[in-house]
Amino acid sequence: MATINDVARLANVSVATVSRVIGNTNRVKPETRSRVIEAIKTLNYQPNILARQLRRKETKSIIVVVPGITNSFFSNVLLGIETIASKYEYQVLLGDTQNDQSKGYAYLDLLKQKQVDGVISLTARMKREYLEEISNQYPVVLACEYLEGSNVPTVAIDNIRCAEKLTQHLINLRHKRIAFLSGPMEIILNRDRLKGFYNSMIIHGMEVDSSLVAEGDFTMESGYQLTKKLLTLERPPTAIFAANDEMAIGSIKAIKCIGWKVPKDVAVVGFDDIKMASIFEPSLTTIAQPASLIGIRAMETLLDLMNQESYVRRSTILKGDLVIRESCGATMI
Amino acid sequence: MATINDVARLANVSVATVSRVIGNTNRVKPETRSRVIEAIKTLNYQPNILARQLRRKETKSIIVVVPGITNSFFSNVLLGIETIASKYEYQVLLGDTQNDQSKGYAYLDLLKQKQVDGVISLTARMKREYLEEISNQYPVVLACEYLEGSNVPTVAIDNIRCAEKLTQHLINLRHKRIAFLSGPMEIILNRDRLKGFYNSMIIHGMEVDSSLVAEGDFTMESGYQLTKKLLTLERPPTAIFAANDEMAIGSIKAIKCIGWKVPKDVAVVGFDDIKMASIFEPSLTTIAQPASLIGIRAMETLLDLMNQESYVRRSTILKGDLVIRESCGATMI
DNA sequence: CTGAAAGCGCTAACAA
DNA sequence: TTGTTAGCGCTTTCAG
Repeated sequence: MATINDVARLANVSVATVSRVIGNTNRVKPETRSRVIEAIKTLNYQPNILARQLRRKETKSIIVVVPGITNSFFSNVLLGIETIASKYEYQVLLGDTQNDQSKGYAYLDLLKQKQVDGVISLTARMKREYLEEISNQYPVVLACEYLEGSNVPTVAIDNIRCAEKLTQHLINLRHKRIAFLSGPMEIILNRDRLKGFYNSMIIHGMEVDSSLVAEGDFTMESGYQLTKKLLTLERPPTAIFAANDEMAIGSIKAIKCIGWKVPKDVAVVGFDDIKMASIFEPSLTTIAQPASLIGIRAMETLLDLMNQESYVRRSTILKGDLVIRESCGATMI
Repeated sequence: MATINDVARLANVSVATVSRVIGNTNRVKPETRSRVIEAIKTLNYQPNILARQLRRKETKSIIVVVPGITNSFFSNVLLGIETIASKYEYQVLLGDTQNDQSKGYAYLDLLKQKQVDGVISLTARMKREYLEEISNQYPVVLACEYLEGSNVPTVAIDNIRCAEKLTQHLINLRHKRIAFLSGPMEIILNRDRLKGFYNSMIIHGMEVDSSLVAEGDFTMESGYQLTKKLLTLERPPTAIFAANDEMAIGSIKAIKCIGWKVPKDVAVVGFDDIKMASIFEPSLTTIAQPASLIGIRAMETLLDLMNQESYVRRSTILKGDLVIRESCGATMI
């Protein structure tokens, strides 16, 4: 493997000069420059990035921590991140935690080990103290999920307002008995969605039957099981608000399973607008997050953090859109 | 940021000793060791991995190039890769090309730049010469897709045989007019599936009506459009073999769209067994690739390549399984 | 415009 | 068991 020394020797210049033409930072006489380029070509030279990074003390790369790459929602966020990152010549690494907390810590450690300059985490499911400590020393931004009452820079939608909007929609459709299929209560996103649900109900003077609020784990399977139970109630719900699309689909499956129709017998709405939401039948009424924009804003925030000593911590709240499809029954009217 | 020097000074030892306790390679007197550990703790020291990698000339990390992370099939392959990688303490990076060739090259360049020790590519959609050249100099293994007639180590299923099996299944179900919804012809995987289709048809002395073979691009949309056209034929097909699940789902949507039923009026089968295949209604009969096993074998092969000077190039062919669900009509019988 | 030289933080001979 | 020291390959002053 050719090194910068080999190139220098062949081109009859010093390594400094070679370095200059590589980074075309300083002016080099056109003649020498072409001699160097020639040498680079004949030797098939590629600079060792590791050495450069060590010397420069920056890697020009960031890592995005994702709780599960399967989720198409995240890939759109990623798209937004990459758009901005590539514009500023940052490399984007991907770390999948597969919902395993400990893996998340390992990715954050890359910061300490100087393997990345910053991280964007699409999950906040880590020990609060740890996340905050790291965030005080290194550039970290949270996207989609956030840490309650902390000042870690965050980009997310307003889950409370979105849930209110969605609940409102169901209420407008004359539903009185609305169930809420919750995700894990320790996840703030989920608590926000539940809160929005309550807010809307209360505003309209509607009672929330606590037997209609069931906690699952964001999986299709849990949506299915929970719904099965709800349907055996003496007074089953006429509408179901699932805390995410996966659960909503599981829910619809359960409803179909006992021979009922969606949305005729029970309306169902989800949250996130994953790819399957539009493909599944009936298609899902849900809240679409501006995924790609979230990514863009997150990366911009991270760039700020990385480029200035004074950590200006700022967070961004974006709005989500109500997407009306078949599962809520609005289109039947 | 504390360096190894700071630790050494604080612990009153040489940097070599600190290095020894970090890598706990050489024996260090328990007493000194604990003194060093103490120092590491108080300084909150983390070794600079970049420096280590530069010195050792290895990064202990590999990159997996994926054509699109959204595809759940890939995340299972990834799971297999990570299982083995973590056992051997390799870090796994993820590079998403989003079906953009040029991005693939950029990831391969990480090898030359010494940023990764090896790559597993889940796509072979790159210039053949380039891929082969790289593979001659660095550890590269192809998984799922392969390069025709090349000796780049590969782990994949036998697409031809699987397609034969699937076609056979349709023939057993008494179908005579079977259409083939093809992906892009330049993709070898697709050509293999088509070949398997022809093989089975010919073996059973069945004619392949060339007007029933249509080329799309592996997307749901193309499956939809192509099927729409097929259904307007004077003698529409009674069964459709889609080259992948996405197209199969698009196809079913088109069939439902004109009011026909699947599988009653037209049977449809796909290929890959993506997550949606089991969730969609009707659920899809398809070929399930042993995704996680492919990942495991690929990583094992890569480890071999990385650990021995003599590149023993070996490829592995695994078998895919026919998964019979609703869309083919077999369960109705 | 170019070169000499220091050094990023670490590991691994080699010596003691 | 421990220390000394020479680099890994590059960038970046500082001189010239």
